[in-house]
Amino acid sequence: MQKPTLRDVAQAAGVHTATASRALNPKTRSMVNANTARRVSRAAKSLGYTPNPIARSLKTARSLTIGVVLPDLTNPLFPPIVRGIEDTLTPAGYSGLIVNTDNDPQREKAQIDSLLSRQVDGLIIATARLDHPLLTELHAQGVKIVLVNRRTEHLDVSAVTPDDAAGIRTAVGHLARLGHRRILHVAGPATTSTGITRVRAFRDTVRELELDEDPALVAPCAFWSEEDGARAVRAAWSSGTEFTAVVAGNDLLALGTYDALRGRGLSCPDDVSVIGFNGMPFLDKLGPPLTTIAIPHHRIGAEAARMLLEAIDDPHRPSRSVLLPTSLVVRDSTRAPAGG
Amino acid sequence: MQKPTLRDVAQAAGVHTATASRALNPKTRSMVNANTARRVSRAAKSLGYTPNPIARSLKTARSLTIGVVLPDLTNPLFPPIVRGIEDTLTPAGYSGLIVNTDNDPQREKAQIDSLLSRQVDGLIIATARLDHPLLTELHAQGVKIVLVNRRTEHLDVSAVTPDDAAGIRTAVGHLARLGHRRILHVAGPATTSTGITRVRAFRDTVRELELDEDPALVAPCAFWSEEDGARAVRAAWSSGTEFTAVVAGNDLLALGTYDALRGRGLSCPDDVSVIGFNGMPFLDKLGPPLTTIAIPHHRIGAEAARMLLEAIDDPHRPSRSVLLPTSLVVRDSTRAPAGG
DNA sequence: CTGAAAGCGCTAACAA
DNA sequence: TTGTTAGCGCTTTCAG
Repeated sequence: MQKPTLRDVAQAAGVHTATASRALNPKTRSMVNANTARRVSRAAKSLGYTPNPIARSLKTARSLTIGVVLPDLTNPLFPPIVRGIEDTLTPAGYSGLIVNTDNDPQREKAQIDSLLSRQVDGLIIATARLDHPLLTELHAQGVKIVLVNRRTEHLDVSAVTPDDAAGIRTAVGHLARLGHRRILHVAGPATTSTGITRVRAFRDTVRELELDEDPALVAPCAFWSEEDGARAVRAAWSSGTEFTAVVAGNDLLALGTYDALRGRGLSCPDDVSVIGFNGMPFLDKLGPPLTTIAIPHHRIGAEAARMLLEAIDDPHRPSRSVLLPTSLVVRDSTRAPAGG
Repeated sequence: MQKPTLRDVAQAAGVHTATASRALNPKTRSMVNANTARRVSRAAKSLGYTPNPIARSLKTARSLTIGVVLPDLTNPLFPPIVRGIEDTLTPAGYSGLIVNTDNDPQREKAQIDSLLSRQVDGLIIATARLDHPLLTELHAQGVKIVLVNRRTEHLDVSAVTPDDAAGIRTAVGHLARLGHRRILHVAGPATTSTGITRVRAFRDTVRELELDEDPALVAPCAFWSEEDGARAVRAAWSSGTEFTAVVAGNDLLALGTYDALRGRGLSCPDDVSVIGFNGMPFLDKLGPPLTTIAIPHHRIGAEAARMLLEAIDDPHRPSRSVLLPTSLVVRDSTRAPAGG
């Protein structure tokens, strides 16, 4: 007993396959006599017919599939974003194909090629770097792209990101209000929009609030990782930099900061306050629970998917950049400075 | 400029499409003159030809796609398992389609139907319950299935799980060695194999080690969630149950236990030791860092994918159940009891 | 070893 | 409103 095809349904309903096709497709149902349509639907139901999307795709040159390109699904930032994507794609009849690049440009190229060869209708990309030739190339080829969480330069593609600048302003403001004047920014990679937007906003806010401006109060990292965060903080100390608080470029860097503090026998928040960025899960269970700037993960994913679907529906729609609001979540890792 | 098709390649190489197809497919390349094959390959490369998997799928009735059914990708248990799956699927030319059921049977049915209508070649399922009619039905339909992390009863399907019993034995043994005699098991749902296997192993080990056997020392949960873990521990207290240590059914239940302790002003590990299960990320950053039984997430996913690919290749291969070893990771949440 | 021909299941002109 | 016809890009008999 084979899976029934459209032919079987047509036969059962006593019509031609073309008619059956039209009757079953909501967009063309209106072209068909209501009675016939009903007859076909009934036949389809009774046979347990489900259309074969592969055949449809071959004909329509649409796979109803979109590629989701992540650095690493294992980074807790991404699962909620992916859920936002899926939750938007599924009702629209689309599915997401997830790939991980591990931040390796070669792997990224291979994975995206494989996605493209699978005829994905568009790409949601979370691995964008500011200077990203591959993206330029894809865009030139007419591949539909929406960036999440990061942007790129010199390229007119849609992007959905948290409002990094506002978030950092809030973070620095929170610490300033507590009385901190020497705040270290553990900065993410300058190759990413997230990294540089946040460091710029940090500098701007420090100036605005007339806190201590000192170039040594920015500790750069090459990766968004705990290890690199810890390394950066230790490097700051060894060059004699003093500070009473840390604004980390993201939560992982904040965790690295925790490690560095522990390694030096320092306590958070007694000796140093720490604030993270992103609001990843379980931050409330840390020792101490981490104050952070939370981003709307799910909404970011959902919005990106929505924008991509729109772009697929209407190829001439201009690209758009969306900034989603962040929120300060105060926990126990921030407090007035000891001497304050 | 359209994407080149096999026809274009054949034309460029001066052969028939059939020959080009044979030359390009490793499995049939041997049927073709080595020279012609080379000529075709060269033509393909110079045109930048990539085969259209949709057309191939339509012909071969294989989508090179497998469905991955999770309760919720956002549960930190799953991302590393999914990576294990992807890392095995990708080199084999397969892709995974991930869906989330949120533990809702209706949603599960809808999602699996959608996967099946997309012609997936098999399913990796992480949502199995002991009694699971849908699974029985799918199995009867001949859908290729591998279970991860959980098993089901009365059904001859392959499964890859951690060695739950051994893990629990290790956990209880660790606490016993520290001197604990009244240990509470915060038990996962009895509808899941994981839940009942772990509770059984707990009871067996308590008996073997001649610790306090008391039915009240098992606190059942309806869900694998922090909230329910906290609730179960509070319930144990309110019924007057005393204990100096907790073996949680998984890390999330352990986190719930942390919450309950904090709510009662109790300290871990000073007042109560806690041990988790799974070894999810960032446990080392908790307050206090959580001792746990770590499972080989990545390997579980990889093994499941491998078994599914084997089953697809050879439909008559008998089903197989694999237990993967766990390991005790000692951190700061376990210590000798106060009075001990 | 290679070509001819058919067809996977569906949709989209075009006719009627 | 419905049927006819063709074909998406590929693989696979079957001849030659």
